[in-house]
Amino acid sequence: MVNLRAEGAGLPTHEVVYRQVRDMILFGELEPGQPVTIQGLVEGLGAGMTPVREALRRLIAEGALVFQGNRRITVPVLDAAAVEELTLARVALEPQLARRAALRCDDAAVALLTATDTRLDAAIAKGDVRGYLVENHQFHAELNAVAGAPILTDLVEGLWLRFGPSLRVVCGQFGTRNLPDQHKAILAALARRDPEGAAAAMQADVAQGMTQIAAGLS
Amino acid sequence: MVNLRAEGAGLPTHEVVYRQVRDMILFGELEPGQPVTIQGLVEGLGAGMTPVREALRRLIAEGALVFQGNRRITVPVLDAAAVEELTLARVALEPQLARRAALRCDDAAVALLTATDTRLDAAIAKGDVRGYLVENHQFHAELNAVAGAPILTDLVEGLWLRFGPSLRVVCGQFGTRNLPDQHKAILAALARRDPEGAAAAMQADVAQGMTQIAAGLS
DNA sequence: CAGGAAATAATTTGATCATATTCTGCGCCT
DNA sequence: AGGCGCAGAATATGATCAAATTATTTCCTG
Repeated sequence: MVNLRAEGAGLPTHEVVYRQVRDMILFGELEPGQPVTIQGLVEGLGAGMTPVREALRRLIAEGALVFQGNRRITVPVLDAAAVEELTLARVALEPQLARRAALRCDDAAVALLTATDTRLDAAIAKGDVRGYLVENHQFHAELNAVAGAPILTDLVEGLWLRFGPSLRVVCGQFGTRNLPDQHKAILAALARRDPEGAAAAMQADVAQGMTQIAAGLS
Repeated sequence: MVNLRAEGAGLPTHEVVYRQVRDMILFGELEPGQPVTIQGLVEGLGAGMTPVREALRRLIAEGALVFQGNRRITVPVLDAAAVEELTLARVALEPQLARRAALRCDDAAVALLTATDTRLDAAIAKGDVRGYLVENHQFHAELNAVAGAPILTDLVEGLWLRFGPSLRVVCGQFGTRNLPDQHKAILAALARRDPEGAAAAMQADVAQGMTQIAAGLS
């Protein structure tokens, strides 16, 4: 197995494992309902038990994985009620972050976000689902960083972890056509430092994305 | 050292440790800025390293503790910006839960909440700070349970963990006088199944509480 | 000679691992 | 069909290793 330290210079193993599993949840091959075993990760990643255990405990706390009472851990399966809750929370929080980002952003930030959005468009054009997921997440992560609100950003990141696998399933079903992209409107609002415009555009983006997920759960 | 299993029949050790430390954060003697060591808890609770590690990793993920870059874990110290973020998040989420609770509640739920609020009043009258903290948290936890929205409840619980220690400091400074208590208004709205009234009362309760915390941070 | 700063030694703490133990689920036998 | 082992996975422990902080010592400077 590949050396874990290769990509995490100086980071503790449990942190590296956390990021690997997190990426598997957001962009990788972990599907809703799929069981996740500790030993499987120990063997698959070549790490010890303790770091894997800590990473999983953290992901469970964030809602990215669920602890099934008996000693079984799985990727969460969203039902309609869960999607509704997630929509409510995202609509409540993410426009606020967009608002703050508009207040605090500078030209460099707009340029960075524009570049990310360009890569996102390229991924869509190529039909590259994983690329879309990565760049879409990157776009929102960068925007949240501009907002400079660490607690709200943490909360929103947790929400993304919860619907990540389901979003991926939806993209697998529908391809990269018809994907939500209010990013142009968000970028325009940021460029003219318009907080309310950015908030409105973000709300539209969130609503569109969550509608897709709701439509996708059989 | 006392037997950990005494109060946690059948629960895994890491779960028991998690609850103990969580209660120490919400109601106990852990102050903002105070360092929390793994070995200290291992010796203090009589548990092994792995369960303690897992419990701490979980609390860090929830924001109840912060990882200080180097390998140090402390109770978070809130600044004005953090209080502002927490206020925003609470105002966005908790009234929603109150609204749902009003829609779903029955007479038994109202009776349960009324009983808790009565104990809360008794604690205030006695000047019992810890009792106030416990019953106040209990009141909101019961209300959230009635709302039947597990994801939103999780998010809000995490927020409470973040401001718990600071709230306790404020109570220590000002005593139990002048404490926020819109609970009567909330209960009245629940009793008449009035979602908007419950949401408004909850918003007032949250705003009042967070204002106290903001005033208390030196 | 005194004070302070830098370097070093010692102790404390965190991270990881190998291993033992316990519990769950499943197949088998009665 | 129901109870009984058996396999496998999760939980928990203690030991070991590495890093960091703290205390101490030493050397240089005023």
